[in-house]
Amino acid sequence: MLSLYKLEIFASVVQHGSFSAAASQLHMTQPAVSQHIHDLEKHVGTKLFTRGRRGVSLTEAGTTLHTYTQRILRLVAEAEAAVTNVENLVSGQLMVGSTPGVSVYLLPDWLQGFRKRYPNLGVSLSTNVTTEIVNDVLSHKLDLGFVEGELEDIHTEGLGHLVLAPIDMYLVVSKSHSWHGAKHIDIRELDGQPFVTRQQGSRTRIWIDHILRKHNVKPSIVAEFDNPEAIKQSVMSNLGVTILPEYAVRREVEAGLLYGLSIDDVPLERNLKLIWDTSLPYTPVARAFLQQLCTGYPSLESVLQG
Amino acid sequence: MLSLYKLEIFASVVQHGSFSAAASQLHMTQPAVSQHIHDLEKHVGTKLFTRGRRGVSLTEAGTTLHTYTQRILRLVAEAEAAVTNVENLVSGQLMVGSTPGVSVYLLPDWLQGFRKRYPNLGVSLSTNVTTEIVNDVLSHKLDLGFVEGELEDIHTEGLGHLVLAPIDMYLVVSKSHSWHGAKHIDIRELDGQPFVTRQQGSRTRIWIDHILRKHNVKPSIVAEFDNPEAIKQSVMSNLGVTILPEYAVRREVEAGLLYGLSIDDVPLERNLKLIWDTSLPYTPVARAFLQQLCTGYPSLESVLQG
DNA sequence: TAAAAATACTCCATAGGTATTTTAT
DNA sequence: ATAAAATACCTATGGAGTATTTTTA
Repeated sequence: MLSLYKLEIFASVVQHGSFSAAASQLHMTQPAVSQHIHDLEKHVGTKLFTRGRRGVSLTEAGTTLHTYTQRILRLVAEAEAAVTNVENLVSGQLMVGSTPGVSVYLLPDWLQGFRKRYPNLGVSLSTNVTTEIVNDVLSHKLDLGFVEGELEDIHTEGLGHLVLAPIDMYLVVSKSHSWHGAKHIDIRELDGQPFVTRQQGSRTRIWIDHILRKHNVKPSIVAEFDNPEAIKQSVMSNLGVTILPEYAVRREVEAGLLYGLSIDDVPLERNLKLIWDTSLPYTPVARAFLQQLCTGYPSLESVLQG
Repeated sequence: MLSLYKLEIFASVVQHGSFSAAASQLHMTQPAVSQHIHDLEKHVGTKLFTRGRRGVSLTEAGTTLHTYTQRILRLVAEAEAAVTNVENLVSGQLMVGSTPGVSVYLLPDWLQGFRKRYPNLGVSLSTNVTTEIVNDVLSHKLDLGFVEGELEDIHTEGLGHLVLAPIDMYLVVSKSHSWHGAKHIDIRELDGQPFVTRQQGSRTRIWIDHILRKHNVKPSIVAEFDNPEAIKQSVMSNLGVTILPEYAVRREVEAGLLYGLSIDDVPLERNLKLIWDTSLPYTPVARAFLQQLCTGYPSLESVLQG
């Protein structure tokens, strides 16, 4: 008989255009995928793929089956969403991903709250740059993603996104820095300043570079890190200044270890965004997680209808 | 993961209102069904049935899942129908059922033609009275049914039917009977005649009884059989007369062993009908079979669209 | 209390892995 | 020539069976 499992494998092969690529996404071996596709082809008496030098491509019958497969899998996901009672689940996993700042300063709390309410369910958090989070959401490695990055220039086909809250960014300096005590500075003062920032590839880095270039300001990059915690440490050690979100430095600012100021006429604001794959409804577990987040981010209510 | 197999078992339990009944329909044991339903309930974290003294009944969640299940299974069947190439199938089974006359005189030829064209596919034919054929079609034990019986007073919910051809019925007597040579007789002459016919429960018997009662004619029933072949033998041995379809006695009439005549002002006509379950599309194999029948019964073309 | 579902266990078929060969450009 | 898919074979998990107990009206 036809099975949903085989259809999911089929869909993955179509998505990746290759048995091996699908296999690795599905955490199985290429022969296993071959076997399943072979079973499907035998079942319908037709080749679904034409095998080529670099992967495979759909035949006509394969294309037909693929559109049906998407409808079927979507309907199944909808049925599960309609009927699942997350409170009673004895197993299940919430898989979320987020960018480094969000992973460290926001998600741990959220996930703890979720685990407290649903102690039988596991949670998994993976930290990565925005583009990778987007990829992982679209390939179903993640149920949900939380990013600070701008999405405008990224592959947005099939990607849903919702602004949860604005993120206030500050220019951050150590307590011994000469700017300590100032409410704001002119952006030109950044020119030549020792600056600590994120690595290339990070959306935060791209965002900062964009602002600096726009104002013709060139700080001297003295260090690049892949996470804001390391940046904070460097700034506290007087390696240089940086720009970080308020929530990342709140504790240190309150303790007087760091100092935040704004830049004249340069709004430093980004957005915390939820992202998901629109081709499938939220999994019941993901929906339960979002339901809990609703109290803190009421804008979520709009996407939790239907 | 949710599986189509489990959903089919779920659907069967709903249909029969009992685990054991579903088990026997599915040719498996009750514990196996219990296991699958239990898996489903664990998967969605909700009870799907309330267990009672006489079988089970759906909970609210169960009802929701059931409507989804029907849509899902229908979509899957549609996908298979759209994509399956019956010529290349290396396995598969056509399951048809029909009433005794059709089983003996029509289906063997049809099935032989089908097997010739699709040698890899198996065929199975089960003979039964019209009401049982209808039941078996509706519970998916049969892909298709072929009956001579009238369906008007039978459970017709979800049952599709199509008249393939009229069936001409004759009054049949042996070559030594006094009516031999007559073109037709008055129906009143049947009164008191030794008559051989089908058993109670057969639609043919009901049909004949209805005609006789309408004309206030009471032949003397000297034998009842469950198949027309036995009736023929009895008539040839001068046990009595009978009414049989033309195709059942064609050979014997040509050989001069039997003689057929009509009854004044009493049309003896029934209909050969195809019946199927409208809740699912034809299986690819059933569709291929009907496609072959099309040459002999052009009315089939109308149901083979879409 | 009797019919139906749940449980306990045993066994086998199928899905997946590793190692290797074949195919296609 | 080489990346990718197919094949061969082995192992282990899960589904199905039998026998039995528990539940429910």
